[in-house]
Amino acid sequence: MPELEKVYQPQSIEDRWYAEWLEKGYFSGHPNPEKIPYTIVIPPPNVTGMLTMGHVLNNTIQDILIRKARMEGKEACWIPGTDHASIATEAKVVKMLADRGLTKDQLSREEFLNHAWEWKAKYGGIIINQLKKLGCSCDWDRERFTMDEGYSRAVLEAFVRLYRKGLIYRGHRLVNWCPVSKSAISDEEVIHREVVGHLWYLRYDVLDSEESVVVATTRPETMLGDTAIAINPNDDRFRHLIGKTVELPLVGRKIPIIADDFVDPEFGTGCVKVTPAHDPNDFSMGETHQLEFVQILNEDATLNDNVPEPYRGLTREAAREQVVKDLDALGRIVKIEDYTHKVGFSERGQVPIEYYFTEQWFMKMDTLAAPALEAVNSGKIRFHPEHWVKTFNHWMENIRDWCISRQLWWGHRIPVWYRGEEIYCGVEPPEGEGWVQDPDVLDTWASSWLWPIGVHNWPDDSKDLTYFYPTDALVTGPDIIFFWVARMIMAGLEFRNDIPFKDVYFTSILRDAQGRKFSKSLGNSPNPFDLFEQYGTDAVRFGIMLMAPQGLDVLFTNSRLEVGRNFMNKLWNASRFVLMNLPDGLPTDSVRSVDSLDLPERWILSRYQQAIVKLNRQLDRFYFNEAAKVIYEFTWNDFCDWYVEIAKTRFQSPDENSARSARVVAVHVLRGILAMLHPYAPFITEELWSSIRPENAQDLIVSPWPKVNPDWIDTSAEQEMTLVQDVITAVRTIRGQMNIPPARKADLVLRAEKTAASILHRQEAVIKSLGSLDTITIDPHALRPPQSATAVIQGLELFLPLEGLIDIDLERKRLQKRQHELNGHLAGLQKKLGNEKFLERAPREVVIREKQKLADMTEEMNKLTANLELLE
RNA sequence: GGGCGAUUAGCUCAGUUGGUUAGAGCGCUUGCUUGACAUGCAAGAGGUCGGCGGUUCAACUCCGUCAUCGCCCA
Repeated sequence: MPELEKVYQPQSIEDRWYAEWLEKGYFSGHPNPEKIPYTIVIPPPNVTGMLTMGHVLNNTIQDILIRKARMEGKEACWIPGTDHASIATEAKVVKMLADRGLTKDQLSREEFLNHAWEWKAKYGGIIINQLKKLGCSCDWDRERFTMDEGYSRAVLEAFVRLYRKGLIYRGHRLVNWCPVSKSAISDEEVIHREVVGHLWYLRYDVLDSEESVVVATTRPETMLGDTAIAINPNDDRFRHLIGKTVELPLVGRKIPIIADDFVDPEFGTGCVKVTPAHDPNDFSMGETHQLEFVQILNEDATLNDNVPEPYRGLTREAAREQVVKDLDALGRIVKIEDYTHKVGFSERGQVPIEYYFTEQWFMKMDTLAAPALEAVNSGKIRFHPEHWVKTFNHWMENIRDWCISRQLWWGHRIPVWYRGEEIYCGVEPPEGEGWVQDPDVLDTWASSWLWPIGVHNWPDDSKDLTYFYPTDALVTGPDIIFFWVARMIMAGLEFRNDIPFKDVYFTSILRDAQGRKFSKSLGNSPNPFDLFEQYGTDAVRFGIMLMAPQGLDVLFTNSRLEVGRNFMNKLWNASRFVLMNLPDGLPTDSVRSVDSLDLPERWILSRYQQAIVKLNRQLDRFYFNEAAKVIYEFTWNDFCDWYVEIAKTRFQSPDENSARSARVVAVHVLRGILAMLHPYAPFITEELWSSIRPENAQDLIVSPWPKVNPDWIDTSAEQEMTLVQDVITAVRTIRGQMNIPPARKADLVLRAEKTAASILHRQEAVIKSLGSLDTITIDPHALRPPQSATAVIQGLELFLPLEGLIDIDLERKRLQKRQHELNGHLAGLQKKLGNEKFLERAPREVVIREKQKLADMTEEMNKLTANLELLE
């Protein structure tokens, strides 16, 4: 057998295996009626994006699901692609142009788009290649981009259908406006943040009166657009002012004092300024009271010509400063208070949004939402963790119409044309002269909501669409539950009359050690490629899966990946060791019947079966961290710490039979470990598999998922083995506490009854080897040798003669500690069993178990006490 | 203001339908060049399961309430 390196070197194998898998076409899915399809569509990363740890987490999970399905013999197909990310990409292109000294205004739409496509061609493939480095087994032949021709047609088709159904309409509304991208954005793209600001109290004179009113505002500059002062109609302090007029300082406009229930008398002074064109609440007041709407902002939130000359062209921040200064000079500022309040920020632009009165396209949501709600609440679509259903429901039940037009160029242009009063909506441009297309593009989510069907060029009724839709699982972050998940469900039901996926897994959010979200601006996100290099890709994948609990955030630190790296190295070395002990090459026979095997072999095979059962269960319920722990614990604790150690005695043994069966079993279990781990750690497992796979076996990626063999589950073997392990551990504990050098072999005397004695007798060689023992004496009537350390294990007594080595004080303390522990438990048990009601009402097996426990512990206590007395 | 989630060992987390002597990894202590692995081996210490109340023979587990932290929505 070729020898493996002493330490696992990931870099040397990862690219090689990935290339090989690609070349052999393992990733491709093809409609195959003989097989059950298993499909995932990737949450398309932004085409501008770079791989983050969030992507690593998310895509590793998808790769685990798809690789397992492939090994289970399903027709696995994971469809990858990228999203055009209208706002983000356009911003990057604008920036690139700026670096070349160009502005968007200097270019025609067509010229700009040429630059954008050029940009996409240059940088758009980066994240795709990064996903390949991660090991993702996507069907790359099916890679899609949301602005591909076929996909674009699907987007426009969906628009046209909804428009014809009356679910898409155009209207004048006060919308959320991002001054950076100079576009409308949806409610979901506004993030409310607490801001420490001020409350300015401004005093206005009431005309034809000696009185004045004081209003409080967080945005004094908007007074330039005020068209009323409002008070609550029930506010006795101001009731007499209703109907009077106030002259707006700086502007000179005369504005009315109106009464509206909306005004909260408790806020500020109880009088509020009303700016109908720039505030949603004021907007509705403006409509009810038929106020004048004075728009004072340009698209970039600088002040326009509707304000007095000195303020024109100022930014809103500069205007605020100037207005405050000027009002102060006029003695109009009563006071300024510190004030913390929530301000809406543009998600992309990271600046406060404005409310802006414009004409936009909207999608009517209520009729689309109803079936989506039903699909989730009936359980047709399951969320993991389930509690996200409530968040989903809350949003869906209060859903508002969706502003889908964006004042951008990069994206799907709205398929509507105008000619005078005529409007035409269609996928293809209208016939005839003089038509002008709507300049806006669609919200990116209004294209990606079609992803599960758009990737198959819907509305074409292709074989792929029929075979691969609905998909099986969607893996995504909870932050886009509204943006994307909810809308995909609506789109799937509307256009395909079927759910887009059956299970939705919401990943953890990654945070740094201080609990802060990873973000570009904080600069606290690790670069995945540094981590791949430092630890190996498999270790990063496995490590992050191990630390990501279902439903909770992850506190990520690089050092937590060491577990992954150490585990990969452990597996590597265990395999190396097994291979080193196959002098005649791989065993040609396999495990057929377990009956003829010795205890350790029956035990490890039984544990192996249990591991498969547990692993399947955890994966089926989407507990990826628990599933990782199952593999980790079985491999490290059962296989390496115990079985491999036992196998050492076998491999050296002159008993050829036992050596052969140990080889067969070790190889069998190791192959199983590689298969179970493959979805998590594809590279190292494939590499090791290539050394240890059965003759004529295929590559691991397409080898069968381990099957549970119930006949191999052997609970009595597990019990017997526990006894052997307990004895060994007890010996080691004593040796450790008494500081017996490892080189010094000890003797062991066991006072054991027949059953236990015969089990232990048969495992003498194992106990000797793992306990570093010279001789073992097993006898039901064994006498305690003088100067022995003692232990009581499952009712049998264990003596380790330690003449000259025993520290009586230490030994006494050790036994007393156990005595103390037992006392506590015994008291509890006696109390419980002394309770009549417990005896009456508890199930009989519980009572029996507790009684047995009491008997066992009493026995242990007696033996312990006797040994303690002899200890002199 | 409404909703969701969390609170178990120094840290990060398990604990499935109530019955276990409450577990794991990391960290810590002690001892190890045991012929796969020091990215390792063996052993050990460490927790009144956030507080209070309730249901029950029995509560880490179910119910109520309070507290602290985090997220979402308004």
